[in-house]
Amino acid sequence: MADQGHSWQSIHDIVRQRIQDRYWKPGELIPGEADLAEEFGCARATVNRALRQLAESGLLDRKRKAGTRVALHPVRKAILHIPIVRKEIEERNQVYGYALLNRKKMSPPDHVRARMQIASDTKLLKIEALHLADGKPFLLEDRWVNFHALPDILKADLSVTSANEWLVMNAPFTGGNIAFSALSATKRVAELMGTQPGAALFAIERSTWEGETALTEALMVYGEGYRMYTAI
Amino acid sequence: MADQGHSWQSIHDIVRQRIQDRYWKPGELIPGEADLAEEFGCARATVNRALRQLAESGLLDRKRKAGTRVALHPVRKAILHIPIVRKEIEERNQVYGYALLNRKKMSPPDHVRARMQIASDTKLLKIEALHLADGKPFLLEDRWVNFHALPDILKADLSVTSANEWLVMNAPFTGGNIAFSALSATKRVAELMGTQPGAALFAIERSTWEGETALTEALMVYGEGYRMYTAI
DNA sequence: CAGTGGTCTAGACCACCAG
DNA sequence: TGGTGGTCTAGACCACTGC
Repeated sequence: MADQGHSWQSIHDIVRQRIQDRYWKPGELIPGEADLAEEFGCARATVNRALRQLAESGLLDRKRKAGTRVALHPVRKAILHIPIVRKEIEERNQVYGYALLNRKKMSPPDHVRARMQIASDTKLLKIEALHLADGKPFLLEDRWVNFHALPDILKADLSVTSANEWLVMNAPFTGGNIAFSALSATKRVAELMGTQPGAALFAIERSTWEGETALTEALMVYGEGYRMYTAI
Repeated sequence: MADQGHSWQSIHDIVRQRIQDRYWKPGELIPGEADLAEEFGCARATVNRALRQLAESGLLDRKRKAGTRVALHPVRKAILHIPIVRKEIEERNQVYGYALLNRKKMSPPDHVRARMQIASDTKLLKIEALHLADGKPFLLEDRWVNFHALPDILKADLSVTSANEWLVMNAPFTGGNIAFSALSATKRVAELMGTQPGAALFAIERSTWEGETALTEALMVYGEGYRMYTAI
C-alpha cells in the first residue's frame, strides 16, 4: 500500500503553518528530513518534495550537512506573467488593434549597438508599432531586430502580425533581461499615445539573446495609467 | 547501483533543446513519461522530475490522459525578487539612510478603507518615511498599517527600523498583491525626492493580507530614473 | 569524517479525463 | 474506461560541507 501517510502537499502546508505560527522561528534549524518523515509517517522523499517546494518559495534555506533553516529574510518573489500584447488586451475583453508605424533597415544608435554587441557597420531592422485597445492607444512598441540572426522576419508581414507576436512564436531564445521603469512622454510619444507631453508612462525594456547573439531589443511604452499587477 | 542513466537535469536540458530545435514543435504531443524513461535509460520518476520542471517554466503543458505537449504560447515569466530596501541599497555599495517623516493613528481615506476592507470608524497607523542612498532620496514610503492586527508595531521604534523592515521581519502574511506603475511627482513628492514636479517616477503599490485581514498597504515611490531589473 | 540534503530506482496505486 | 501524468514508498548511493 502506498499513500498511507501525508501527501507532500499536506506536509508543505503543515510546515508553512509552523513557520507562520513561529513554532519554528526565523533562522532556526528545523528537524532533518528523516525525522520529519518519521513524525509524519511517510517516506523521506515525500518530506523532501514538500521542503524543496518551500525552499523554492523562499521560506526555507536548505544546505547539505547544515540542515534546513527557516529563512531569516524570506525573499519575496513576484512572478510576472508576460503575455503577448494581443492576448493581454483580449483578456480585458477589449478589441485589439494594431498599426505598423515604421519598418526599415538602418544603423542603430551607439547605445543600442553597444548593448546588443553589434558590429559598427551592421544594420538592424527597426520597427515601430502601436497596439490599440478598443481603438485607443495602449502600447507603443519600439524595437530593433537582429535580422541577420532571424532572417525569416524579413519575410513576415509585420503590418498584420506584430513583431512582438512573430518573435514570440518564431524566435526561441536562451536568455535575456527585462527592466521596468517610468519615463516622461516626449512630444512625439505623447501624440501617438494620446496624452500630454511629460505624462508619466510605464515602460518595459526587454532584450533577448540566443547564446551570445542578441536577437532583439524592445522598448514598450504603455499608455497613461497602466498598471502591471501580480499576486504574491 | 543508482544513477546509471541520465540525471533529471540532463533530461531537462535535452528536452529543452529538442523544443528549441523544433524537433518537437509547438502544440505537438511528445512521448509519454514511460517512453522517455526507456529512451534515456532511467526511471520514470526521473523523467517526471525533468518534465515537471519544464512545465513550471511554461515550456510544456501537461495533462493527465491527454499527455504532454509543447506549449503553444510559452508563457514568459519574470521573477522579481523584492528585497528589503536597506539591503537593496547596501547591495549597490551605497550607504543606507532612513528618515521617519510621519507616524500617527488616523482614519484612512475611503479608497484605502475600501481596499483594505476596514470598518468606517477604524483608525490605522499612517507612516511616511524616506529611504536614502548615500544621503540622497531613494524611495518614499507611504504606508497604512492595520495595527489592530499587528499591535506590536505600536511598540516598535520606527525612527530606527523602517516599517518596511519591521513588517518583513515580524508580520507573516498569507497573500497579497503588487502593482507596478508610473506616476507623476506631485509638488510635495518632488520636494521630498529632490526632483521637479511632474517628473515620471516608478512606483510599487503593495498590499498584504493574513487570511481575510488586511495587514498593510504601501505605496513606494522610487527616485527618478529608477529601474527594476530581472533576468528571463 | 560524518551528517545532511539531493537524487535515482523499481514498483505501485491513484486521479483525472479524452475518447 | 483505459491511458496518462501525479504521487508515494523503501531503499540506496552520492555530493557537499560543517565540525
